Amino acid sequence: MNTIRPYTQIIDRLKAAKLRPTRQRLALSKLLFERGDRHVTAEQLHADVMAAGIKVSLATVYNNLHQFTGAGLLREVVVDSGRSYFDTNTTSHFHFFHEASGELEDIPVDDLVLGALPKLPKNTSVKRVDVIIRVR
Amino acid sequence: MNTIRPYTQIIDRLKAAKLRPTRQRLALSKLLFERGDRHVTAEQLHADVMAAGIKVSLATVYNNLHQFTGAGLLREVVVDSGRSYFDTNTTSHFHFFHEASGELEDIPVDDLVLGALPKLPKNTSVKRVDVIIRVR
DNA sequence: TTAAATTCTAGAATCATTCTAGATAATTGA
DNA sequence: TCAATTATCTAGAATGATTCTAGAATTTAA
Repeated sequence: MNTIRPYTQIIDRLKAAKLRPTRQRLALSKLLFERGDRHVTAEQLHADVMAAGIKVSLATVYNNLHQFTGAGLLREVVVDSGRSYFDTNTTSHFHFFHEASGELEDIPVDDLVLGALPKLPKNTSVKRVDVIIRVR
Repeated sequence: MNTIRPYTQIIDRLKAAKLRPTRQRLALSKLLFERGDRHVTAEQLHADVMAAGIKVSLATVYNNLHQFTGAGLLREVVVDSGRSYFDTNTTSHFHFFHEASGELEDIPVDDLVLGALPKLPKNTSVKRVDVIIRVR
C-alpha cells in the first residue's frame, strides 16, 4: 500500500540504476518523479528540496542530476547557454521554450512531423534530435 | 575595386546596422563575414583576431558578437550549455552538432522537412525553430 | 576643430558548474 | 551483528564563460 511503503517504487527504480537509496537521493527522486513531467534546473531543484525541509548540498543535486541522466531517468535539455534543464520525460518529444520566462513546455511527438533525417556526416550516428520552438 | 577599397562592403553593412566601423569591428567583421559560413565561439574569434595581429580585448569580442546578433548579422546557436556559438549563416537552416569535437555543421533547410508547427501556447509567437541533430 | 556620443579596454565581478578531499552513510560478507 | 569496503555527501575552493565597471580612446557630426 502506498501509505505504508511510499518509497518502494522509487527504491526499485534506483536499484535498477545501481544507485543507493540515500536520504538525499530519495528526497530528490520524490520531487522529480512523483510530480508528473517536470523541467528543472539544478538551482530550482535545490530550492525545492530545501523547501521540503531536507538539507542537501548543491553539489549533491548536481551529482544526482547527472547520475539520473546517465541512468536514463532524466534527459538534459539545452536551450539556454548558461544553464541546464533536466526533463523527467525521457520519451521522444520536443519543446516550446518561453524566452521571456525561461520555461520549457513539452510538445508530444505526434504534434510535430519530422521528415526523414538528412544524410549524416561520415562515421557518425544520431544520438538525439532536438527540436526547440522558441516563442515569446 | 577590391584591392583598393577592400572594406567597402563591410563598412556599408556596418553602416546599415548603425555600428561605427572601428578598427576592432572591421577586423572582427572581416574574419566573420569574408570567410564563408562560420560557427565561432567568442574565444575562438578572439584567438583568430589576435592571430591576425590585431589587438582586441575579449570584452570587445563579446560586445561585437552581441551587437552583430542584435543587428541580424549573426545568429546565436545554443547546443552546449556553457558556451555560445555564433553562426554567420542567418538564413533558415538546421544543424548537426558533433558532440565529440564540439563542431557545428549546417543542414540546408531543404534537407529536412518539418511538418506544420503544433498549436502555439496562448499569446505567443514563434521566434525561431531550432533543430539540432546530435551525432557522434 | 570640438563637443557629444560611441566604443574600447583591463580587470573585477558574477554565475553556473565542477572539483577536492575529508566526513558520513550504505552495503557486503563473515 | 560487525567490521571492511565502497559509495555518497559536504563545504568550500576552483574553474570557465560571460558580463560589468569606469575611465581612456576613438569616431562622428556640426
